[in-house]
Amino acid sequence: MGLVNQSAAERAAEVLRCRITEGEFPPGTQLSEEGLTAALGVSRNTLREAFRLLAHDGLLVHRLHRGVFVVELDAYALVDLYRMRRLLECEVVRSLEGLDDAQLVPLRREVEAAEAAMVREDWLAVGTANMHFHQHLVALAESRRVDKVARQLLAELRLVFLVVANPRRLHVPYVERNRRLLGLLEAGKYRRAASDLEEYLRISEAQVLTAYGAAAEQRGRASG
Amino acid sequence: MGLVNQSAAERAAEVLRCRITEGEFPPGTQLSEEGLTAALGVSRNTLREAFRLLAHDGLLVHRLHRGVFVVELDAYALVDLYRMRRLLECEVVRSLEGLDDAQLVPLRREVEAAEAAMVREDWLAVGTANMHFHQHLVALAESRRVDKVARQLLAELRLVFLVVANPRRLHVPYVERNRRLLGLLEAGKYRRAASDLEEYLRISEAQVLTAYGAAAEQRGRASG
DNA sequence: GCATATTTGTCCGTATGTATA
DNA sequence: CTATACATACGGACAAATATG
Repeated sequence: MGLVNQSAAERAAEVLRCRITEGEFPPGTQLSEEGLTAALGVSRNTLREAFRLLAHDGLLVHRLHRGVFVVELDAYALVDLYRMRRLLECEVVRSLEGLDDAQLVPLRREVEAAEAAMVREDWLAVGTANMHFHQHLVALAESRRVDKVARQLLAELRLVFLVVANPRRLHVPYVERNRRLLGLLEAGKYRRAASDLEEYLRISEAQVLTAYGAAAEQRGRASG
Repeated sequence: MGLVNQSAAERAAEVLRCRITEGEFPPGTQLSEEGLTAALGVSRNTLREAFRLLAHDGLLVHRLHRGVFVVELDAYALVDLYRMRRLLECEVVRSLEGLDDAQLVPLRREVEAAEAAMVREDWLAVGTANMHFHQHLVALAESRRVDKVARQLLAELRLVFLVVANPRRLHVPYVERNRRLLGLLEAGKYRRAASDLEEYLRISEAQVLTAYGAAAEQRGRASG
């Protein structure tokens, strides 16, 4: 069975992760064991291990004797997520020094990808490129731990983005801000970049909160 | 079996976590499935789920088809751990404002516990109180995510402390620094506290690195 | 409130693949 | 290279809890 350098549980988790982040299982969905064993071609025990992995990543929540569900962040969790984002990203940028220009290449690539996606009005791709921009941003700290935490934060945030309406308003304004941020990094103005980023993230938080609250009301009216 | 509000896997993971952090299974030890199923009274599947939980917490590492081992941090991982600690703790302290005095009570308690342990020359207890001090310190940010990351960092750090010789030198100097830090927080001098803490953590990192390197050489000579 | 059906939680037996002696 | 030990994975079974009528 195990022909690759990953266990069956890890491979199953990876498949599920993709399906979840692509919106196939929207937040709140229950993932049944029996249904997915057939779909993924693994046993129940293996699937349960995959569930554990994703639950620890924050994408799933375990409710004892109820099963696993795609996580549904409430307002508090969203505020907390952005608090961590600000702490992590701003501090990474602030403590940068003597950055090599080659290190900024991935950031430039994502800004250009976002701008291209904007032209063809692919708002979801704009959001994806923006999130990749931030992933590469924290990668400048060259810390595996920082990378890992940031990846988890952005993965959860992506779930939030899936359920809000009007992705255009949610993603487009930040393309310009990312380009400006990139300019400040190129100029070596790290402190200025950090304070800019902080303002950036506060604005984003406020916008996501209102958009998410509206979406939650929509869902509330629909289901009850 | 499940008489409490936790699954068997979570309970098994909790027992293992305690045993590992108490030094019963020193870093590098392999945890055999067959041996532990009997000891914990759970099946292999349940134990494997517990392994996944602890592996994701960073206490165990999974090597495919080899089994699980208590994590053994190398020098790079230690540097990375301290990088994350500085980022998290310093930024939490720096962004404090208008702290209520009641919020400092847990910090005061841990400083006093450390001083009491120092008097009775219980160096391990000194280290434990110091670590609790830092856990309460980041708790001032009132963020579940920050708390969780800090808890993982300190749990891994504890494993490092277990294998270094001379715990007195490793823990005693920081009791005084923690008290000074507490004084700065009481006085509302958060920026000063943050920069003090940064220096603090850099000194600690250097000391742990040398002590740990020496211990690694010891182990190297013993086993090879 | 009660009985039933469904789903999760847990355990066991077994087969297969991999690493190490 | 062979053999052994062990991790990995599967499928079936029963217990326990929840949800539904």
